[in-house]
Amino acid sequence: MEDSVRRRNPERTRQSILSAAQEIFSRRPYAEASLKEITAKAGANPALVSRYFGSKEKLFEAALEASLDAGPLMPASRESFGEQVVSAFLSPDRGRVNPLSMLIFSTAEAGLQSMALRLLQDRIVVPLSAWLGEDDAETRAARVMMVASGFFIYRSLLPLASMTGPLDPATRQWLANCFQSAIDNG
Amino acid sequence: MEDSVRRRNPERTRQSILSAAQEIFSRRPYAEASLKEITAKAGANPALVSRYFGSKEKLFEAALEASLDAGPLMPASRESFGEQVVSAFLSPDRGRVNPLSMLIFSTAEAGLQSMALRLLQDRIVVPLSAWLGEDDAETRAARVMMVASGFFIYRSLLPLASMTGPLDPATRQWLANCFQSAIDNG
DNA sequence: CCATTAAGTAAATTCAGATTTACTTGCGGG
DNA sequence: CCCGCAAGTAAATCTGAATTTACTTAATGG
Repeated sequence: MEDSVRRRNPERTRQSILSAAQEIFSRRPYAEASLKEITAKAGANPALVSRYFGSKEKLFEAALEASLDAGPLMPASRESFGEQVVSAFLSPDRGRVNPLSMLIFSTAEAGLQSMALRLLQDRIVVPLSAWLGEDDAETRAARVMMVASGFFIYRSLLPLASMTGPLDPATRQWLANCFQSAIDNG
Repeated sequence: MEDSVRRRNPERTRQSILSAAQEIFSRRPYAEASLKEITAKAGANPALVSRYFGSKEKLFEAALEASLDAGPLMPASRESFGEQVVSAFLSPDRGRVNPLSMLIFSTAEAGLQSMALRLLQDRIVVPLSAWLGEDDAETRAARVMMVASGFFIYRSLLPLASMTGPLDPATRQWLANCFQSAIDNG
C-alpha cells in the first residue's frame, strides 16, 4: 500500500485532477485558474488534462458536474424551506468545493455559459421543480436560484460589509422569507 | 465642421473610447472584451488606451464609474419602491450600457473585485442608504442589490427559460415584494 | 512660419497560459 | 522474459492579447 501511492493508477490520477479542479475553480475565476496550478495541486502533469478531459473547458464542465452531484441540497420540509436554505448557506462547514461559485464564474466566459445553463437546468432546476411538484415549479426554482446567487455574490465575491460574517437577525429573517415566498403559493 | 470630425480632439477621443468601453464591457466578460475591439468601435488606436487611461483595468474602472454616474436609479416613492425597481428592470429601453452587468463581470477578475466593491459601496449603497435614512440602511441597500443581481443573472447571463421574456405576473409580484420587503421595517 | 509639444499610428515586444509533441517509464499479457 | 501499449513527463509550440516603442502628423504659441 505504500507502493500503491506511487503505483500508476489512471483512475486515481483522473480523480485527483478532478478534485483539484473543483477546489480551484470554486476559488478562482475561470480565467485565473491555470491548469498549471490545478495539476500542481493534484500532483500531476498539465498535459494530462488534455488526455483525461480534452481541454480546460471540458475539465471545468466535469468539475461543475461533479460538484453538482455531490451536494444535492434537497430540503426536508416544505414549510421550513426558507430557513433551511439560509441555514445551509450559513453553516460553517461549507466545503472548499462550491458549485454556486462555479456557476457564477461561468457567467464570465462565453464558452461556458450554455454548458452551465444546461447543467443548472438539469441538475438543480429540474430536480427542485420535481420536488415542488406544480405546473410553474420551474419558475419557483428559478426564484430560489436568484436569491441564493445574489446572496452568495455579496457575501463572498464582492463582500459588502453588511453581508459578511454573522448575519443580522433581520436580514436572516428577510432572506428566509424570500426563499420561502419563492416557492409558496399566493 | 466637416473638418472637425477629422480634426484632432483629445477630449473627444478619450470620450469615444470610454463610451465604447462602457458598451463592450457591458456586453462581454472582461477577459473577452479586447482593447482591439473597444478601440475599433471607438475609431481609435489601441495604444491610446495606455495614454488616456493607463491600462485595461483602469479603463474598466473608468467605464464602470461613468455608467454608475449615468443611471442614478434613485426611486421616487418609498411605498412603491418594489414595483418601481421591477419596472425599471423590465423597461424596454434598457440601454447598451449596463452597470449591473459590469459589476457582475468584475466578480470574475481578482484585480477588479476590490475596485468594484468600492464603487458599488460609494455610488450605490451609500446614496441609496442616504435615501433610506436609517441606522441599518446599508444592510437594506445590500439586500436590494442581492435580488437585483440574482434577477439580472438568470435573466441575461444564464437565461433560465422562466426568467426571460415577459415575466409571469406571479413572479413579477414576488420580485416586487422582495424589493419592497428589503427596505421595509419589520 | 517655424519649432515645440501633443496626438495618433503601426509595428515590435512581452508574456502567460493552453495545447502538442516527442520522448521515457512502468505494467500486464503472452 | 519481453513486447507493446498505456501512463506520465518535459519541453516546444501556438496563440492572442496587453503594453511599449519608435515614428509620423497635426496643432499651437511665439
